[in-house]
Amino acid sequence: MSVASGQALHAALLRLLRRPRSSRRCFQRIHALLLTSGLTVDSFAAADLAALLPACLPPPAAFATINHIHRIRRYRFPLLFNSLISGYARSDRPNLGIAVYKTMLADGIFPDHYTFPVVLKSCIEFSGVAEAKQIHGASVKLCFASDLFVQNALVHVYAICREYDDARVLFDEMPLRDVVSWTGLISAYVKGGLYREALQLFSSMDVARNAATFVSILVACGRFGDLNGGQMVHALVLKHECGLNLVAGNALLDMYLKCESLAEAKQIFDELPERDIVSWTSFISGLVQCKQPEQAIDMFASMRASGVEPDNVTLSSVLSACASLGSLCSGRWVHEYIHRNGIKWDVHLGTALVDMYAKCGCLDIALNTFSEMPFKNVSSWNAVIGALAMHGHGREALGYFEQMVGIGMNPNEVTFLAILSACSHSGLVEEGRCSFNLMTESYNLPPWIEHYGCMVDLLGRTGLLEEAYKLIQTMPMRPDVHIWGALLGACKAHGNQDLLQEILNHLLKLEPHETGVYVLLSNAYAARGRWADVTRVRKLMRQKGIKKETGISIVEVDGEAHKFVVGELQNLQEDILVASYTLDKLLQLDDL
DNA sequence: TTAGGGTTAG
Repeated sequence: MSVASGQALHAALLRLLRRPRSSRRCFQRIHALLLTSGLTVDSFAAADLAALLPACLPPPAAFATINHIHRIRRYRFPLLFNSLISGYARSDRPNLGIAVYKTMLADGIFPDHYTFPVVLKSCIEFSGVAEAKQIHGASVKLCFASDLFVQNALVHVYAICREYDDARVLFDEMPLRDVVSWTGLISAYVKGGLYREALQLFSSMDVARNAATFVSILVACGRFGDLNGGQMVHALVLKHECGLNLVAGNALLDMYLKCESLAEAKQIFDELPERDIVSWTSFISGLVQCKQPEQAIDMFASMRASGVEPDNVTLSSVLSACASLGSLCSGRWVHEYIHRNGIKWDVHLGTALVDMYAKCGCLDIALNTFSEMPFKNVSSWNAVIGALAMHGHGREALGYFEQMVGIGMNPNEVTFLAILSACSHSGLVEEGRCSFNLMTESYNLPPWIEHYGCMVDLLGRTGLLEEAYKLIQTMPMRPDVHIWGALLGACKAHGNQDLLQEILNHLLKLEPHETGVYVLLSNAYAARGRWADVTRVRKLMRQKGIKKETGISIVEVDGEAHKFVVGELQNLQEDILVASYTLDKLLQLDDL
């Protein structure tokens, strides 16, 4: 075979292997060609192919292929194994990367300085710190511990596994650090939620930052809602010579959205030189988080119109938009789209479906969807418990909680919000008290202000006003307008005038710019017929330029959504065909 | 060969 035809064949094989659904039979033919063509003589061409094997072959076949090439060519060096490990580290089965590493050692092939970074990447994705420590030991034994790439990978893996002290010692003792050393540690801090540490490291960098560094720190700013910090990093990015690549542009976009700065996000989005599925999905999910579900659906339609098809991540956010709108027909459309287009199922998508069906009134379908989920995480359990809570099935919600604990799934703070809300909606006072205590006593979860809010609501609804007031006085944080509002509502319902006056005094001491305070005050005065005070509060609001945001409820009936303005049902009922509009948007583009 | 972007529950 000539060199030219060999190269052409190599290119053709790579193209075939890169196809997402290369069949096994197809691969066998490729493999036969590969061996007979002599291409495996070129070890780098073979290494390229080895890295692609995990994506298209089951592990035994991939492994057999490498062994076959090794036997035929009598290789005794680790190049092909490194490639295979790297392929697995990037696949959804990174544990196989570690298996390849172990087999390689057992076969008497020594790892080199390329092996350690790739096998450590497999540890990050799969097995954790115990395996990483063993690999660290092996790297020292084989004299690769002073290699910069190996050190960078070790610092990163220890920090990702939350072994921050070990990571920091290794980092501090490095004789030479490059931008990857710094960014590797910063990104691990960000993933672990150590925002301050990440920021501190970012400011003390003594090498030039690059796009990856900016991306990691932008993620941190977004996650912590630090708009000022994000804007400062934005300015640094603009000053930096590397320019704005797609990943950095997307990170900026997402930062602005997470900080709920829609105008700046829109500007970034408009100015992006190109947009990929991440740009669109960031925008869609950002709009949902900013409580703009209708705009999110519009954006989804624009995305499809531009020729970008959604994946499982996009559709999770779209389902969340449908849930916020209460739009069952749109949610069903997404469900069918997933089936029709063979979208990859994952726990996010399943959880979003459970939530969507529950919020659109279909509790039975939500429960069925949940039971059919092959893998459930704590969020999935929270979604199903929340579903039962919002439908008033308190006892069943508690039953699911027991099941969850029974299988060894640890509840988190959100689980207890769902449980307390279930107890509140079903009047289960004693169960609520027990759950509230369980949080701290058994799970070491200090209650958030929202948990106190649920408890005040639960106690207040059943007339236990004094107990609710005492609980507020024991709170470790300052009670906000929602806490006082919950007690105020209970006082009005149970006619306790003395406590009501006391609450009004507390409300007046709260943050003067808090809109809710004025609304509560005004409503409370109105309920007591003190119209002069009502006028005084309203005037004060006008003077301060405070405008009450209108609460809205959407209820879908026979595919038509009706929007209600909260608290003013008789006067301001508006029928807006939100769901039909939404569905039309989706259907228009269905045949694209 | 090592570091970087979007997802669910509240």
